[in-house]
Amino acid sequence: MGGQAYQLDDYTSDCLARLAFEVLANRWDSVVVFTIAAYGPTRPAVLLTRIGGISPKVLNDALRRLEYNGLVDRRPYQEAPPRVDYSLTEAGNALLEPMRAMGAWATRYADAVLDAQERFEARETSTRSGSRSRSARPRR
Amino acid sequence: MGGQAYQLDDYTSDCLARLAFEVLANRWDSVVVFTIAAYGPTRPAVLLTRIGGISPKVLNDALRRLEYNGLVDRRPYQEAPPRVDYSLTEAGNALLEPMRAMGAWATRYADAVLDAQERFEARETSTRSGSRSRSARPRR
DNA sequence: CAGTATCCATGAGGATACTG
DNA sequence: CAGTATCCTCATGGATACTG
Repeated sequence: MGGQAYQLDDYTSDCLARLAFEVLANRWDSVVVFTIAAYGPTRPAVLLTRIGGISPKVLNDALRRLEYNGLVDRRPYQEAPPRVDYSLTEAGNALLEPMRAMGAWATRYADAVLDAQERFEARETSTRSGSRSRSARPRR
Repeated sequence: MGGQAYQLDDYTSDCLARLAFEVLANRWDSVVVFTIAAYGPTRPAVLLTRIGGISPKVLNDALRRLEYNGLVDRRPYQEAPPRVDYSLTEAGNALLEPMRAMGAWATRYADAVLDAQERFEARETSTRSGSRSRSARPRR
């Protein structure tokens, strides 16, 4: 069933936001979008070096998802050796502002998040107030 | 390794945004945050009915992650029967605006996303321009 | 009621090797 | 160079049943 249908009315109307989070939910998606935004139409090999720490296969997976969701356009040149580049669609471009808003939040609250994580870990070892036993440790 | 450390400088500075996406990356996280935001401190049983389509275990997982990431506060009452409620932290509240921006994007571009997905599926069956063979079908 | 314990299916991330 | 093919690991989502 390649790509489950989005249930746009599953939740409160506000939660249409979930669609936005889904199209960027995966590990590298937002990074790829930001990188293409920063440099314009870009070839995979260039993305590979500019991003760093991502394998060709995983980058390709990400590009395929982004293309599937209509955030990037794939443009193949009929040449040899093979040449392709990826650019942002209108939808992809429009997503940049909200993404930057998320980035601003992260800049402001990154420490709070890290602190909360440490406090959570700390609480976890010691006895827990309320209830809850010892094995409720989310990985992220 | 409960919760891998966030590498805040892994990417370009903009990509601090990834932290924001990570704390909401999972299936129900954004829905839970919006629901708590809409109704104030809320008990799990109430979230269960208000959200709908989520199991107690999965809701609990989500709440645990959100707590871990410092987006919600857990407040246990020492009573019988057990009673707990969850509220948004300052960081959680601050995230609402960016989330609404994402929601606005989704409202505007949901159709574009769906169209792109259909076109992708269509292209997939027919022969593909450029290169790429037949088994590159991302699920989302 | 809040939360845990299992068990299962699936899909993403990752490493490697290989085509056209 | 772009992309696919394998193969592995592990986190999530989900269903069910069970405690305090």
